[in-house]
Amino acid sequence: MHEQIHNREKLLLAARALFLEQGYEASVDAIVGRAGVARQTFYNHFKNKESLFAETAKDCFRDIIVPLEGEPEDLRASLKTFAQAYRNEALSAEGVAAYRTVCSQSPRFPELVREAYEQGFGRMISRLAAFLDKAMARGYLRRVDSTFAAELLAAMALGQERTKRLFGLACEPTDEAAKLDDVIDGFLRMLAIP
Amino acid sequence: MHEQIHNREKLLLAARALFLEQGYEASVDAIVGRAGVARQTFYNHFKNKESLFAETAKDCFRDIIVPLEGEPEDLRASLKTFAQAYRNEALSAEGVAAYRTVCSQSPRFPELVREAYEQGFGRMISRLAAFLDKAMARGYLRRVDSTFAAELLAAMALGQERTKRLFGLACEPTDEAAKLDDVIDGFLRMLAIP
DNA sequence: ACTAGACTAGACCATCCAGTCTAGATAGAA
DNA sequence: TTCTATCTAGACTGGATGGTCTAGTCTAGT
Repeated sequence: MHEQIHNREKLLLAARALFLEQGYEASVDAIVGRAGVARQTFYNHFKNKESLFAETAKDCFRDIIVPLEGEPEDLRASLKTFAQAYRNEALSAEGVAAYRTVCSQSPRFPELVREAYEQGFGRMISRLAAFLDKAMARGYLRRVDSTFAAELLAAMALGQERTKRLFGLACEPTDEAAKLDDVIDGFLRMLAIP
Repeated sequence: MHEQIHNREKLLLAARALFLEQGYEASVDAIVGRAGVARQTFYNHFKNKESLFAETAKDCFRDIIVPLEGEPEDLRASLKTFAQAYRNEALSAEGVAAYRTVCSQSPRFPELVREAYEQGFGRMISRLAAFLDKAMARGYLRRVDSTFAAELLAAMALGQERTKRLFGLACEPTDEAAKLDDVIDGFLRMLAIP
């Protein structure tokens, strides 16, 4: 009775870990083994491997929660907080693995992957764009397409670091603070009122 | 005598197409089928599937040839040419597929993937950084870490478009020219002499 | 005590796959 | 012609995998 949902949780947790580690190739045996659960129990809770993966993937991307609470009074500070949080999320071992696993399955599960992107990253971009829109409305920034600006800031915040991690490059954590300052600075200068 | 290298070429070509389409999961049977060659012929030319993949992957990343020939007199034009060429390369169907396939195999072939990155993308960044260094030396740009600046420009040139393509998002080709101008403009403003 | 539902362990099946092996065809070099 | 090297077609092995099935256990509610 209570056991079922507990096992379901255990399966989702194990699947998440293994999918992130090994990709979709992680075998059902490995997953149930890690969950400490019988094979049949797995097929008791999920239709098949695909549906488990779908649920796991949605989980992974659901919660890119990035703070942008304040009003755009101190634009620089707000953007820096945002960029830092986004970096922490996207460059974490989990974030990188999720990116790799999900994007590698996009040919197999097109709709699922697209949805995951929009629910996770897309929503974050929307919030950031809305924030930038407010800032533009108040005359803090030059008027440009706010979604374009938001996507550009996100790209600048990561630079090539996600790619390097995706490809297994050793990323020495150089004085990140200074670089982030540079990036925010550049972004603001880019969108400064002429 | 001549046949052998011809078959080798055919195998490499077929492998490249299938690996880009289906990832490393593409079966040897499918590859030899597409190459129109017997199974044994494959094992005649390559030790195993891994070594074929290694060669294919190296091929895919060898030639990110991006023009940066000129002297940094007209900085804006040079950078724009660069950015445009890089976009064409990295956002092409092939470029995106190669990125997906190779990065998805980075846990399995760490050294191979790292090498591919460095030989391809890394070299491009080095050249761009050298170019920026020259520009800084002549007083066209503020002095900053040139590699950092090069990586940032590359990131800005793509924005989120590679990610969107990796995740199967429909990318409407908005007025790309204007955006590229904006990006180069922003980059230059970022590094303008104070 | 009995029933029902979820559990476990493990056999089982069909499929696929990488890699080996055999047997015979083809073609150039001697 | 004969030898050698490469080719083809296809059988075969050993192993992994997704999914099903069986038989029996455990527990909660009646």
